[in-house]
Amino acid sequence: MHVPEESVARINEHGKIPDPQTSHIGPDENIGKEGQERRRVFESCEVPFVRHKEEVDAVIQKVHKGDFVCDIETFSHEPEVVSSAQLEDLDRVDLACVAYTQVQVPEPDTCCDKQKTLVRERESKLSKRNGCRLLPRGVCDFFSRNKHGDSTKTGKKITINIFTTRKNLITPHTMLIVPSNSSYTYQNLLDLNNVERSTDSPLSVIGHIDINAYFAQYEQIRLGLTPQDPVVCLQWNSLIAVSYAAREYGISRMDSLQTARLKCPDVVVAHTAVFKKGEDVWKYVDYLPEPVDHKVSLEPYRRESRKMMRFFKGFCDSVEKASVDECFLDLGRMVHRKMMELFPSLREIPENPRDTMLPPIPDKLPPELEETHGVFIPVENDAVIVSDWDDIAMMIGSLLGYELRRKLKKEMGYTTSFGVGRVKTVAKLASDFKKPNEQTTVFNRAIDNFFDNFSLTDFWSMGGKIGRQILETLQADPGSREIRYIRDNFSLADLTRELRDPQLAERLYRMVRGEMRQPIKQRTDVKSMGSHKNFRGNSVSKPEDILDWFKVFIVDLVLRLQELDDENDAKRRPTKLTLYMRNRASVTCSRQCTFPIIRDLDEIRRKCHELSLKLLKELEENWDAQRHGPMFPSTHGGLALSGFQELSGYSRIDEMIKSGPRREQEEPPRAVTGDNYICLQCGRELPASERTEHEDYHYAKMLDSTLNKQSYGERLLHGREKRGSSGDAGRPSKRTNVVDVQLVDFLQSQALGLWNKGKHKEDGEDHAAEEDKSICKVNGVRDKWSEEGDQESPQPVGRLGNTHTLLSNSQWVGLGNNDKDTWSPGGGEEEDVQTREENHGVSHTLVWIHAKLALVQNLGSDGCENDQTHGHTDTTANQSESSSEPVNNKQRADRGGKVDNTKNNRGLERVGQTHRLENGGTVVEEIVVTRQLLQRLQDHTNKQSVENLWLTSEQLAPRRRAGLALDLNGVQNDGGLVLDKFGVNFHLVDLGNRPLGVLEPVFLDQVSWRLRHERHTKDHQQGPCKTQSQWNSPLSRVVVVVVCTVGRAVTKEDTKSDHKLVAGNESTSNLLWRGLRDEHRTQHRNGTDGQTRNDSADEKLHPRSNRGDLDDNTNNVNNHRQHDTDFSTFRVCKPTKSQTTESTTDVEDGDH
DNA sequence: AGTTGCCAA
DNA sequence: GGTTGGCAACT
Ligand SMILES: Nc1ccn([C@H]2C[C@H](O)[C@@H](COP(=O)(O)OP(=O)(O)OP(=O)(O)O)O2)c(=O)n1
Repeated sequence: MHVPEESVARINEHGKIPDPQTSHIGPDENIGKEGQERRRVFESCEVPFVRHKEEVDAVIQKVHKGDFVCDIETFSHEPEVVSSAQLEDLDRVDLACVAYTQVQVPEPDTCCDKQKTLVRERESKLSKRNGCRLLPRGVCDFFSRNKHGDSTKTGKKITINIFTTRKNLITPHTMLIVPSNSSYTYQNLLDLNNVERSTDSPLSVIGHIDINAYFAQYEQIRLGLTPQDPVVCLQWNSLIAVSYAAREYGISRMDSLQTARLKCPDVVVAHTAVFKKGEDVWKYVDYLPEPVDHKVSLEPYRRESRKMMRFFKGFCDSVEKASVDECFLDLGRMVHRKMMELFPSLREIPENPRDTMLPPIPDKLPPELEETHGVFIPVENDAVIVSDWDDIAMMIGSLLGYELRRKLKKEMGYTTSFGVGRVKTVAKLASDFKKPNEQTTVFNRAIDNFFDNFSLTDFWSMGGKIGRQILETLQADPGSREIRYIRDNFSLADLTRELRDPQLAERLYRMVRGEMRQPIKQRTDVKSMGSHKNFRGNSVSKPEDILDWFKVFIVDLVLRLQELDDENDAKRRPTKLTLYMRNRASVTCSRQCTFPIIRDLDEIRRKCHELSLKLLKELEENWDAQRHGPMFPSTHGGLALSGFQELSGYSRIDEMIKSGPRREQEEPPRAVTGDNYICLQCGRELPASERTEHEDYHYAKMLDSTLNKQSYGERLLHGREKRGSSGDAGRPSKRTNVVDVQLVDFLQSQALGLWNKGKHKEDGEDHAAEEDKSICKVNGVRDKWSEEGDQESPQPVGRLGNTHTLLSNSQWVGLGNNDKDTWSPGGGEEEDVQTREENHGVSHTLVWIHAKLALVQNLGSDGCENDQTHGHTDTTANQSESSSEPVNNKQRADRGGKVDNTKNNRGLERVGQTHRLENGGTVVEEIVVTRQLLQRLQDHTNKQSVENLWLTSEQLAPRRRAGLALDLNGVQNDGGLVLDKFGVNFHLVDLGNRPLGVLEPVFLDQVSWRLRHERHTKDHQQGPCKTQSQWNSPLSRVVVVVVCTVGRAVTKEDTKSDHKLVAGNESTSNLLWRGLRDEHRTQHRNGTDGQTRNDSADEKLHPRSNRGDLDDNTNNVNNHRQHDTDFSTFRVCKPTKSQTTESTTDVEDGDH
């Protein structure tokens, strides 16, 4: 590369803004050894470092013409030209935007640092005083950033920094109350309380919430890092999400990994989870996966997103999922309720509400409204004026937004941005206005003003061709407050005439006035589900090559269906499959087909397989190679499921037939003949009385087939054995008949032992007290808000009854063999079931559940090679038989693993497959036959005066993989709630068996978990534990233990009579789970010690260990379920900034 | 109903 | 850049 001496852009080794005094890069002969080395690095990283001034100018022009609204005339892009006076000017000049380039000047001694400092000062001043929209600054290897701040590759690359400031964003110090005659009627207010009409009311309040840097933040939480760690989410070689800490270094979306590392060597890089070709699970891997044999899985983010949606739905009655990290909330009802509460006089509704105007607002706002949160857009003269009820409504919306964000932060750890406005478009722009961890409220009278900060193309749906066309047609000058221009100069008729599209014209007309009212679509389930992949080079050069990818796609899709099944009572089934293909010429073709509703997911998998081949064949046959070029080599392939229909049981079968696919394609209908019914699954005709049980049989079979696959450990082990012969790598091997009794016993003993507080002296009342405080705090806030707070969001509820007794019996009974493929009423459990029936006189149905439990075991961080052992349980063996035969270390070793005793000097047996991570930790995963655990638990429960232990699968709210529903009729807590659900927690303990935290499959709060762990380690003079890797210190080895809690599901009684229990919406269920955990903690604290322990098993694993208590940990939440016990990350480098401990970040942080 | 293109995160 | 998802317009 030719390097002219002048015009050199500089980057130092750390990718930060260069120091011209010390780094100069010129032609090879001039730059010396160091320079040459630096150049080598730069070149290998594709970061250009030499630019001519002309090129810089060209860039400026492009930036100018592009998405950025820049007034480059104001000052030169030459940094040294910018004087402080000019910068001062910016304020006065009212620039819509400022762009400047961080381009090096010829003279090596030019001080761009000075300029940098000036700008930084200015920037921070502006951002403090104004609602400044800052784009990430830093070195960027592409031309420019688009409006989202993403790096956009448009041709040549250049080092460029851009920031924008926007005018009219002054946050006022005062809010003026200027009551005037109201423009709104009582009816307008009443409409707010009607979910059908609220969005059309002039008093409407819409919220939009956006998770900051979502994927990156997810990874940050998953990895136990803090918001200060520069975490990025990597997909192949490019970043798809960048945390705000990483943005500080100028890292942006679409940067390459190399660029990111240049900009910040300490960047924490988490690659997305991946499927390895041939395997049937996604996981996070500890290497950099390659596209050639991996497929990305974004399911962790979707799953978390669904969980958040449930959270939002628990908060607000009308929620629209807008994307994986965004949703709209119609706050109408909540606002209405709050208004009634704060302004009781409004409760008196006049006779004719449509014609009666509301009274003027009071002179003085109630105290609750006096404290505001975040930015309020001023109406004029930098003042926020509250003059009518719509402003009050908006203020309440803002308060609600703050409340929601605070709760979400507490429950799930996420920081968010929130926008409040009267319509969706305004709310969306508002939430994007200040980020991260901020919120913006736009009063109706401030909308016009607010829009001045945006371009037309900032509106949703206007970001593409259409937006540009409109601007062109209307001859609006981009960057010249074109929204105002359109609003002021075009009537609806004008727009209709100019745009020649009445629909578009009306949309635009309303949009620029903030009057585009759209309903909140209350759907939160997906309508389609796709699995796609781009193929590089010739990796898919003939039809056969894609077949392996089809397998991956289908596994992906079916797993996702399974997830949805687990999470929802309503089972949705796809009826359409679409195949997408793209060739070298970028021609995409698709082909779709319809298939019948199939209940069994394994059956769906087979069907998709068959159909995908059919579709491929058809696509090939119909491919017009003349027009589109050859179909192969292919550059892209994908499969998508759509046409979802609900499997909602018998009552709706007729509906299903009516609205479903064509009759001849359907599964045989489930006909009810007299007292019999015909099973849809197997076609058998059975007595109606056996229907539910029979359903469960199929349900269990389905679970078995989908859940009880090879474990991660198994795959690793098999992979090791067969290294080199990848023949059937993808197929789960037949389960081996090894029951890991020791593990089960161990888990059991832990479950029992750990509950027992008081055995452990070091952790104790202090933590418990703190825990209590935090709970109180939550309750306090909720109460402050409203009496129905409990229903609105998942919060701890009243105390539960005798749940602790569930854990106090070690006489667990093994289960018989349920893996029969034949059906008989009662199945293998006939005797048990009958016994229970006799005992309690309540009919019940057995649920067969197999589940995966993950065991994580960290065995040191000294970097020594960790040996691998492996074990798994057999789900088919007679449990009582095999459970008497512990699998010892030797046997484990004989099965292909070794036991590293040197690492076990604390007596911790190494169980399962270990897997060495870069940071020295190890991960073990085991399959445990949950059923075995559950059976014992249940058996015991039965003895504890629980009338009916069994819950039908219909009643099982199957949100979790590891779980069994318990129908605990008659067990009531103080609040009269029935407990009937069972779950599994993963408890982390150190080698001394002291509790470190809880990893529960669902509802885990990583933040509090981490904090607690920090506290723990601090107690032990280890200093704060900030990152996952620190879990791996020899002093805080971690074991996952299983304990049991009981939660809520709808019982038969609930469904029949109007039970006290609120019928199972998600939030309630969530809430009860929380409550239950609290209960455990309480009972635990009270020193319950009725447990019998399996001491021998315990001793094997933890000789001399202290039994810790879980006191500290029971309120923790974590939801990353599937393979999340694999904490591995592609960690490029430890963050050096991470000395700071995580502060208890609150949403307040960004508000001032 | 199937297919494509656009828009978005 | 890649991997998703919704939807409207067209066939
Ligand atoms: N082209 C894109 C844009 C986004 N995303 C994913 C990654 C993001 O984390 C998530 C949310 O997108 P946002 O546009 O909301 O961006 P972020 O959440 O990353 O950042 P911000 O804080 O600006 O919202 O969607 C993606 O995969 N590809």
